[in-house]
Amino acid sequence: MSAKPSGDKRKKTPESAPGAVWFRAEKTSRTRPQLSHERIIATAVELLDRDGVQKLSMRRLAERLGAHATSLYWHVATKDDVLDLALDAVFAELDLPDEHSASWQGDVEAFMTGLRSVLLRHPWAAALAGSRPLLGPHALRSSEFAYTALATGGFDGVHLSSAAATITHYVIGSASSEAVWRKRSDEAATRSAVDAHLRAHIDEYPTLAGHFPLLKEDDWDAHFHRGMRLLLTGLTSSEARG
Amino acid sequence: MSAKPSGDKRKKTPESAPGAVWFRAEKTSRTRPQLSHERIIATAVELLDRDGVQKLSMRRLAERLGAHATSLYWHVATKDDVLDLALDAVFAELDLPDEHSASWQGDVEAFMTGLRSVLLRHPWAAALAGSRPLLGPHALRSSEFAYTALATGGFDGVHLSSAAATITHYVIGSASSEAVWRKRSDEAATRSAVDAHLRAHIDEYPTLAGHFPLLKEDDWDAHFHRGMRLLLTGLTSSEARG
DNA sequence: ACCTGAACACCGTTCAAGT
DNA sequence: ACCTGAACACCGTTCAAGT
Repeated sequence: MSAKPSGDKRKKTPESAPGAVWFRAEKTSRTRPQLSHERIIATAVELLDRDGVQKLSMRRLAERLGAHATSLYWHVATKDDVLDLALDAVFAELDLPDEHSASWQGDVEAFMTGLRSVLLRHPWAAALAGSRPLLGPHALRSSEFAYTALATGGFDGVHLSSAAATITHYVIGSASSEAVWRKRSDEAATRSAVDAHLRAHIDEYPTLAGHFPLLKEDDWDAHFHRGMRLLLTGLTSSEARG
Repeated sequence: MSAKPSGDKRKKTPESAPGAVWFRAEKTSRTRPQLSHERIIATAVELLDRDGVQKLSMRRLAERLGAHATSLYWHVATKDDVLDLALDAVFAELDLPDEHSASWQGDVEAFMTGLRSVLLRHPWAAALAGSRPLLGPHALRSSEFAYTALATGGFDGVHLSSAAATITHYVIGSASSEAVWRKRSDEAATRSAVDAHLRAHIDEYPTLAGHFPLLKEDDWDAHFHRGMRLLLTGLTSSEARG
């Protein structure tokens, strides 16, 4: 199959004919805008949102940009760079207040729910975030917010970084899990198949059978909030602090 | 480059010569054992441990097994199947007690530290575990253990599954993060580069600068344990339960 | 400075054919 | 029942060459 409908080789209107100046783009051939860092990243995010991380290739990305795959390598070093940049672009969408609120717990909660929602907006992002260091400028900026909130809560030194890592791991882990489940169209079918399997082997899974989580789609939010409350309880208990 | 030293086409000792029976393999050509589910998985884990997930291909896996890539498809449907099976093989290494101890918190701790250590034994495993449903028999068996411990602690219904998900996300997230940092040979150099960057932009990162975590390799264990204690504190607080 | 073209060394997977 | 061989439609990346 694979009908290639592009072609793009028609020369119907000769560009060197008299009078053609008026219909020609102004200075250089602006039919396709030039490649740039930002355009590459924006398009990568767009393709990742549409087709997922497995389907993203340098060739597809370049095609979408009206360029050749090899041209991308003037702007980025590797495909991994593209993924890192796309991921940081997701963190850039995280909208955190400039000022911190009166309650540090409220700020922690704002960080967690905010991060979760941008990660869910781009279902490929959480898994990526969980598997590479988050060192982009926007990721660091979001870390700064979490660190400040926790520092206000009395955390310091190694306890501060442990607490920050813990809440971040929770958000990324739960978003990744939610994204991977929701991605599959047959979530409900898979869940009831697993549930049936567990009940059929109830001697091996006496507790798990009957507790396998989440069959309805509205449950995800509450599921996340329960875990978050658990963490906030732990954070608020004074023993945990430095 | 790529010197192919195999060849394997020499017929130095003619297999049909008189007396050759004694030197020939017994019944069928047993130079390479037959392909099997277990052999495929064991070899996949071996290659993943050695070269990482990025380098694993059906062709390399097959070569290592003395077979052709296409032969694998009689035993598994896709490469993803191989990864799922390899991941569950890691969960199979998790050695949990048959009986539960007197303290449910102790059991939760055993689950968390045990899972962490098998995941770190196979540095590719945590990232994988964070990005796909854990439905293999050995993963389910480990979930059963965690569920039972938490049920003993008073969790039930949706609170039980939320608590289980929370501790699992934490273990997988922190193991994944630790694995990815340790994998790179230049961890220390990267860390101090980040640290320098943060200090150079201290107006943007006033709290984060100076708190960027973990420069020494022994710190990982303590880092993990602090987060775990935080979770246990949250779990022990009665408000969190059903 | 930015992009193309050709090339290299790979991929996952299907399917008819062999034993 | 199990494996091979040929083939399809792809990959990431390098590098000399063009403008």
